[in-house]
Amino acid sequence: MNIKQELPWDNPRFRNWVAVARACHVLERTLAVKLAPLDLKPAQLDVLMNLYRHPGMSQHDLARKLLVGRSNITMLLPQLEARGLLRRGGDEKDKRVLRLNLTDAGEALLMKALKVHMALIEKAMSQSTPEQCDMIGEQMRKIADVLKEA
Amino acid sequence: MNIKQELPWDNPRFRNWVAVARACHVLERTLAVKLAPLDLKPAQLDVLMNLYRHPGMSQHDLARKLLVGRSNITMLLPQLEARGLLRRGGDEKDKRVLRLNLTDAGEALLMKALKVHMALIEKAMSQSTPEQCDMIGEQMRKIADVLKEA
DNA sequence: ACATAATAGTTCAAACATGAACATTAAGCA
DNA sequence: TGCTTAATGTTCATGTTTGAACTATTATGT
Repeated sequence: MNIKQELPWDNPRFRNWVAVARACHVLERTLAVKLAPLDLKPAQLDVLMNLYRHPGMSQHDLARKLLVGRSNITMLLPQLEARGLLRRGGDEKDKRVLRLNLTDAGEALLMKALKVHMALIEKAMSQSTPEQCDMIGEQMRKIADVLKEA
Repeated sequence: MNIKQELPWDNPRFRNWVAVARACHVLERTLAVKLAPLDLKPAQLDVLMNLYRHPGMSQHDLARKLLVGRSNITMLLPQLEARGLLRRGGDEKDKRVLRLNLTDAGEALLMKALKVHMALIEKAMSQSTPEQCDMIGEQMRKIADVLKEA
């Protein structure tokens, strides 16, 4: 029996997922380059985006949204706070948590960064019809759900 | 005029791409956990996979395949070489390049790791029909191509 | 042939992410 | 109440990734 017949590269699911991973990687790297003029890293943009959508969230919530450890957030925020892009305020009910909010400057920078991000994604996804695009998003959400239960 | 109407979150392409990025992130993290018993990181698995498919490739070629800097490869390989998973041999025609090849032990470990990787991808992609799966792969390859020209 | 360019790989310092151990505060329960 | 457990955020040591400068080798052009 020939072991090569069972190699992953012969499996469409494998090859197609590799393509997904590559596309993600390329887009992430490209985004990093395009964000450089704003002195912003992709990870920092993720923070700003989440704070915009969920004002007052805690660092713990933010870490879970970003799929990173809490200590990562602790290391990430002081830079952004020092630049005046966000505020960390204590919660009165629970003295453990810090409530996070964008400042006006943070929101302004976010809007500029979103233009860059959006342009990149438009360029990438313009390859697909709206139906294909929605289908891709739907499948990917299923994948994330299925794996989080693992 | 209401600026919120132009927010990326209202744009299907944006929301769907975010789902792609999240799925990638989750799968990568899960893979790292599942590979831990083999004492292998996802980045190391990528190296082994590429050496298996392209025996004798140079470090430069490998770096380009992995979308990573050359110095990263330099830092990555000695660990794998010390574990006897691969060999680095000088090229006779060009004394600058090092030809990379898997050892038998490297190939054996790769096969074990591929089982883990494959199982994870099967689980993720089993959400989609074969047609959907192929379509996703096709779109993603287009995206990678389009962005590499940028 | 010779000078100049480009290429392959390495080194190094800085940035970044990670997980375990820790302090503080809150919640559950006897 | 008082004791135990859990949750939030920080610190720190470790390992990883990156890009710029460097060495050695090859290619190119005159």
